[in-house]
Amino acid sequence: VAARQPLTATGYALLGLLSFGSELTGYELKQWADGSLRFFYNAPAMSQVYAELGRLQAAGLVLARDREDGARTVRRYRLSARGRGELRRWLDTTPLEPPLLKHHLALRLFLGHLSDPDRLAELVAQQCRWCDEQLTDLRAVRSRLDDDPEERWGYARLVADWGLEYYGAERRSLDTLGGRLLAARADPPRR
Amino acid sequence: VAARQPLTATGYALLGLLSFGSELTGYELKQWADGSLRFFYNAPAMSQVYAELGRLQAAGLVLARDREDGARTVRRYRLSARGRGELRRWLDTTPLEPPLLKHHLALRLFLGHLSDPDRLAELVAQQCRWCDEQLTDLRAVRSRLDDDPEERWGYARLVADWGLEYYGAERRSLDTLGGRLLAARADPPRR
DNA sequence: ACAGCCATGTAACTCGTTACATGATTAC
DNA sequence: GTAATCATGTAACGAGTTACATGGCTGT
Repeated sequence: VAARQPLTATGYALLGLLSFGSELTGYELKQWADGSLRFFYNAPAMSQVYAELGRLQAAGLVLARDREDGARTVRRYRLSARGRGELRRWLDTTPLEPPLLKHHLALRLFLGHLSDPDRLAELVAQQCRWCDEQLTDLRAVRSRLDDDPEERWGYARLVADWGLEYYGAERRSLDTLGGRLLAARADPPRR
Repeated sequence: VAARQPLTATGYALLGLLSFGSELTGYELKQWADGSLRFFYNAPAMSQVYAELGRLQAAGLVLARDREDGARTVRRYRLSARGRGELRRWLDTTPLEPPLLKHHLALRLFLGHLSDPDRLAELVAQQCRWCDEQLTDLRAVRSRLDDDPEERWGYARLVADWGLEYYGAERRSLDTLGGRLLAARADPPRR
């Protein structure tokens, strides 16, 4: 894997996951990403995790260790001292980017004049179900964080609570939306 | 520009902007995107607008007309009948994707154990300013929509109101966050 | 005259994805 | 034995970006 310097935000995100202290395989790192990152920052595909790990290793930001496990060799990565330093430097000096949002439901509502109101209502209902799933998963994450009262999870708790607020607000907006769509159906629904 | 079939969501978004009836230049289309799309769906770069217009034209979904304007020729695009049909087909049949979010502030808070609490507070403050800007701009959009009571802006109003709720909720979350960060500073702030 | 906006693109590149390929281990 | 999960990658592609290049028009 070619070294890419400087790293992307996704690269730093993975490096950051390793900063919690565990020595992880690429596979496990992907699972961690799916259980935390995914709620606020698109989790990378499996193949990208391996690609980033290759880059991080080439840059000396992570250390790899191969362990024999029966007939196969499993490679685990841990954060290096340089990696920790580079991560701190990035957090301290890189300007904050605004959030990137692609809200497909909003796009479809924006083009609502081309759709059947029933279709729009169904899309809102779908989004509600998706949103409820996120909330369920996030509550599970949150309670697991409470079971383990270690200090290093302090900021993870903060972000989990933020996420609960975020998806809760999203959910309420959808209810408002559903109501207004229903009210609009009373008026002449021309297409 | 090579034809790409099927189009991406961004392509349909631009096609959708043309469905409001105006005949626009690439430049104007970009301005419309910056004034509407941008609040809920990342607005494409100028160069991509031209690329998409080329693809849309190649697929017969928009019609181009060149008009002489002094020494230069200005090309305007409008939605074709096929384009309108294709847009409807897409809206009716394509499954809704979940929203894509890359919330850089949340990522930095998640890695808060590697930062100085003052730095985190500053980042939250920055995000507050950005959020207030969005709200100001969106309120301006919303009041312009009210000045023009044409029916075709009905769904645009709906989405603008949704956006005001969305960014309003984001803003309130940031206040909560700021408060919790301050409270944490009372406790031992080790790094 | 000069800045700033209007207008149209091309080229190079990057990020990230899906699809493919392979094989070991574990649970039923 | 077979399905699911663990584990590690490669290859091809796609969507979108920044940087570059060009030039007319407009206001001061």
